[in-house]
Formats: sequence, C-alpha cells, structure tokens
Amino acid sequence: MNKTQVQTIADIARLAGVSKSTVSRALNDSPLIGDETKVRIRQIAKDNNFQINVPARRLSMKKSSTIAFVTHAFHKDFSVADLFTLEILSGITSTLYQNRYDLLMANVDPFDTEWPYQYLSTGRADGFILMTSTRKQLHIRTLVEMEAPFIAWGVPNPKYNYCTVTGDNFNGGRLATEHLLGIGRKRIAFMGGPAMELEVQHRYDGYEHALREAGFDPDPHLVLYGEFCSESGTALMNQFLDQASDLDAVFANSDLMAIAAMKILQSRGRRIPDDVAVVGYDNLSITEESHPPLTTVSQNIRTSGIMLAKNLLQYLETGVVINVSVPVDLVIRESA
Amino acid sequence: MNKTQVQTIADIARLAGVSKSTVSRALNDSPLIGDETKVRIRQIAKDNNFQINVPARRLSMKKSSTIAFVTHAFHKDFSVADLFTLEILSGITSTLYQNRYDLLMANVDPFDTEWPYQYLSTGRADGFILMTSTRKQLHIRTLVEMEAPFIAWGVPNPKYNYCTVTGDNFNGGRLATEHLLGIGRKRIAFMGGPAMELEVQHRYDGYEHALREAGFDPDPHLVLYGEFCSESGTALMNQFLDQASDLDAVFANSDLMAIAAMKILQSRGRRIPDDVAVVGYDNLSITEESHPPLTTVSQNIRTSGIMLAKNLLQYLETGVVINVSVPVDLVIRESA
DNA sequence: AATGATTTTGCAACCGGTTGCAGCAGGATT
DNA sequence: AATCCTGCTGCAACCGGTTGCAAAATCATT
Repeated sequence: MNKTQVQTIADIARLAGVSKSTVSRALNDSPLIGDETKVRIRQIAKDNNFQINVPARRLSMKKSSTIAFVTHAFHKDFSVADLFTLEILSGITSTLYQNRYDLLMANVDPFDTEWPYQYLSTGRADGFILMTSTRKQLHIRTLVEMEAPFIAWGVPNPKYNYCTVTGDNFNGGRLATEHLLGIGRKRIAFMGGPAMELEVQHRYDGYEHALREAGFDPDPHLVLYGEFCSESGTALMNQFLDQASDLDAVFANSDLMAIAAMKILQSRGRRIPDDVAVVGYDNLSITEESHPPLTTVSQNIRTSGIMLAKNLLQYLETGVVINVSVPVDLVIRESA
Repeated sequence: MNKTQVQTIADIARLAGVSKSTVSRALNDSPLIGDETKVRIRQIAKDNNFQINVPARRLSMKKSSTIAFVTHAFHKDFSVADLFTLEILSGITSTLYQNRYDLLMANVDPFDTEWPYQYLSTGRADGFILMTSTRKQLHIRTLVEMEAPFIAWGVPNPKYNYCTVTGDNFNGGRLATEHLLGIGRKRIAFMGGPAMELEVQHRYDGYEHALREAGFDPDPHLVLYGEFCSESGTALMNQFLDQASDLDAVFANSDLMAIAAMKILQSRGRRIPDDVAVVGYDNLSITEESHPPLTTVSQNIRTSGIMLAKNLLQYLETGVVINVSVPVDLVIRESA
C-alpha cells in the first residue's frame, strides 16, 4: 500500500548510512545518539513516510499499548440502554489516542471466567476498562484474582483493591432531592437502580440525608428499585402511581428511567413539572430533547471517560491503585 | 499474571520433547504433523493454559487480524445521534469475534488525509469499517487512492469501486409512502437527510414513485432536507407546519428526526397519528419507547453489521469487491 | 605525539512464532 | 541386504524493532 521501498528501520538505516540500532534510537529520541545524527535520520524517515512496525515493537517491548473495553455485547445487542457507555467512550478514546494507545472492543461471554487470559496472555491488550454491568462483580473477582490490570466504572467493591472511577453518588442524591425540596415538593419518590449496587445505595443515602435535613422522614412507599433502563422506569412509575398517587416529585437513578417515567406520568394525566417534578441521572444527550427537557444530575461523562483511561494508564505504569469520585452537578432544565 | 512457567511455544516444546516448529505446526493443525504427536502437544498446551503470543504471530504472518472502526469521535463526542453506529456495532463485534479478529476504535481527524497509514503501515489494522458521516466522501477518496482495504456503510459512490453495505433505500421510501397512502394520507411530507447523500436521494425516489403510482404528484412544499438528527427533525417539522400546515403525514429519513418531529407536532396541538401520521427510518431501539411508539423502516441493523464485517473479511481474503443492499421492512407501531 | 576520557555508533542477540528445506526413521520393493 | 520412497520431525533463518555491551571516533590533557 505504501509504494515506496522504505518499509523498515533497516531501509532507513541503509539510506542514512548508519545501523538499525542508531535509527531505532534516533526515532525514539535516545540521548545516546548525537543531535546531528538524530535530525538527519528523522528527516529521512519523514521524507519517506516511514511508519514503525507495531507488532515488531510490541513483541520486543512485551507491551501491546492496547486497552480492551469490556462490554456485554456478547450476550445482548447494543441499544439505547447503552447510551451511557457510548457517551463515555468519547473521553476514553480521545485520551487513549493522545497517549498512543489503541482501544479494542472486547466481547466477553458473561459465563466465562477465563476471558482475561485471551487478552493478556496473548499480548492483545495490556489492561481492561470494565464497563458492562452484566455479571460485573463476577468479572471484578475474576480480574482481581488473576491480578489483571483493569479499571471499573462504579463504586469500588470494598472486598478488593482495584482502580475505579465513579460519580459522587451521595452528593448526586442529595443535590437532586434538595432541588426538589427547594421547589416545594414534599412527596418525592426515589426510583432506584439495582438495589444491590453500591452507587444506588449511596444515591439513596444522599436522598435520605436531604430529606432528614429538611425535617422529613423517608416514606418506604416512595422507594422502589429496578434496573437503569426504560422498561424499569415505566414499570416503577406505574407502581408508584398505584401505591403513592399523591407523590409530587420523582428522583430517578437514570435518565432513561426518568424519561420513561415522564411518559407514564403524562399518559396518566399528570403534568410535568406542574403535578410531578422529575429529576434524572447521568445527563445523557437525550435529556435535551426529552419532553419536557429533563432536569438531571450530570455525571460529567466525558471527564469520567478521561479519568477511566488516564488512571488505568497510570496504574499500568506505576501499579498505583486510584479510586476517583468525579463531582456531579445538577443541570436544571424544565422537568423540575 | 499466568504464574505457570509455560509462556511460549519453546516451553511447550521442552515439555513435549519436540521442536518449536513441531509445536507451532501441531497447534495450527498442520498436515505435516502426525496425529498422535498433534494430540499429545495440544493436551500439554491445554493443561498449561498456553496462549500464543499474538504480536509475534502478527509479525511473522505480516497480518494484524484487526479491523479499525472509523468514527467521528475525534472532533465530536458520541451522543444519541450516534445510536445507529452503536447498534450496528453489535453485528460487527460478534462477527469479527467469531472470525478471530479484533475491532479497534479509530479516532480520525476529519481534516487528516494521511490517517490510514497510521493503521496500515504500522500493522495495527488490516482494514477499515467506515462509519462516520463527517467528511465521508473525503475519507472514501483517501482510502481508494491509497488502495486501503475498507468497507463503508451507505450507497456506493459510483466514481469508485469499493465494498459497501446499504439498506434498500428506494424500497424503504416506497414502503413508508405506500403505507401512509394505504391508511388514507394524502399530504405526505418528505423529511430528508442531507440532500447530497445518495441514500437520501434514493429514499426520495421511492417516495416519489409510490406517490405517482397512486396518482399523486409530489408537492415541493412537502419536501425539505436537513441532517439525520433530532435538531433537524425539530427545525424541519416547524418549517413544514409553517409552509404546509395541511399535511397529514410525515416520512422522516431517520428515527431521531421522526421522534423530534412528533414532539413538535404534539407541542403544536396535532395528534399522532390522528392528525398527522409519522414514519421514521432505521428502527433504532428508542422507537419502541417513543410517544407514541414509532412506525419505522427497519434497516435490519444487526444483519447490516454482520454483512459489513463479513464482506470486509471476504475482501481482505479474496480482493473481491461486494456491494450489498440489505432488504428493509416496515415495522408498524402506533405513529402511523 | 601519546594517552586517557568521553561521546557516538555498531554488533548481534533477543522478543516469540512461522516455515522452507534438510535429515531421519520406517516401510516397501527389488 | 540394499535401495528407494514416504511420512514425520528438526534446523535455522526470517518477520522488524530494541538494547546491552563493545568498538570506534573524537576531544582534551600532558
């Protein structure tokens, strides 16, 4: 494809009248090579559109410079439910690109516990960004026991020591609830994600904290748990309306849940935010276009993506485990 | 990470009492190796969780077994506008996985025309799946002139010979329009994507054909062009209502446009489908949850993803250029 | 001019897998 | 018994880049 005859360091060496090792060192900016030689060699490489052979380099360096992005696509197709995953990819891909790393999409069978070997032992990836929620704890245990380098989105499992990036869930719960209280709502429903998830628990803690600070006791009839998806939003909103029809606000643990909830509310004759104010979570791009546009807790998705990539590369380099809690903000639109 | 001492073919060779070449041939099922030897070596490899070193293999084979997925993330973050790209990834990743290929996410500066070298000349990727619509024709020209292996989603540019997968756009336009005519609509708006895109032109052709078959002339006031995104859907719907308020149906060139259009219709007092029937395009996962659920032309996204991957691998192997038109179906929900 | 120190560059082995060709062992044929 | 043929396995070179250590070149000092 590159029609010139210059394809290897040996070719450049021939043109420059030096040895391969000199060319390699010059291109890698080694202090062992004199400046005049270095400049001359680099100019020859540039003039000939020379590109280093990456498999050869990876072999000799014993390093793939590739990160595997672990999703659930193996057992369930991508859909709007994965919009958070898509949006966080922007920060990840751009950061890895800047650090000259590749990002590969890892298909992982959720019932397979040997899959990291297929990436690490083969030299296809140096580490993993764990994004899937399908059997996440199993994957985390697998990776930890295998001492495989990885970082996960979400609250760290206190049983293990590994890198994570999460949003400030407590504060998110608090901000959302304070806002709803601040606009005069009193019967605020907590539409939770999976109850076993720590971030859901922390968001509940923030919600409860804000209520108590305002002199309210949480009402168990106003607390339901599901999944972070539209279907749950629909089901839980219907259930809320059946068991606590006097609710005047909903704090949903995801935008998808919130938007689905709004549709149910509207279809059952409630006006948003007049009759029921709604707050979501994440600040996905769809929130600007929802009907009405959704007030939501922003997880600073791009920043979180950047942190996921940066901290994994940091871990690969230094072995230092970092757990980051990214600040959240409340983005006020029309639904609350 | 793999704590056993067995990490290379040389290690397996030592355990089996044979040479490296015998092990390599046995693992690769070469007919030169006797069955008894082959079985024995494979058992040893399995017992020791042996994994071949992929950089070494790629170096010696001069083949990366990696496909680069070209998106626009370099200059614009991922958002719901990229939901089609996300959903088509499922078919792509699973097909590449089955064929033992990796998929890497390629960040490409839309103003850069040298980017394929960074993947091909370096041996990081064997070919590209071109998904971005940002400066797509420039990328196509770049790849063609460079004789780089690639496949693109969309109608082929007749100036060049390269692999493509597209939906049957003419038929899609026809099906949507026939359906609207069949439920008694007469003033059907065509909400087009970018006017210069061939698939948009073909969808218009199908729309026009269906109208003429039913004895109608297309009304220029009922035809507007924009982009395949929500913002365009909003703007064009407003414009339609201003210039052709008597329209009784809309055929939008994407689900995102259609859903945005429905919101505008509803906000201006029109009932869907009573007053205005709406048909979208793609059959993204959000169409099930739109309000009302959207009738849409399905592009069989998963099948299209599978074809993209399969046909690129076929091209890499045989050099045969394949242009595929995937059949579309009309998925009838509540909006029309 | 000789010697020592420093700087610069080259040699060649290695990273791990693949494979063309040679060599060996065993069986068949003369 | 000798020879030939076939099947099986091993040798070692290669793929392209990196780098420890040695050698060569240059500069400074005596």
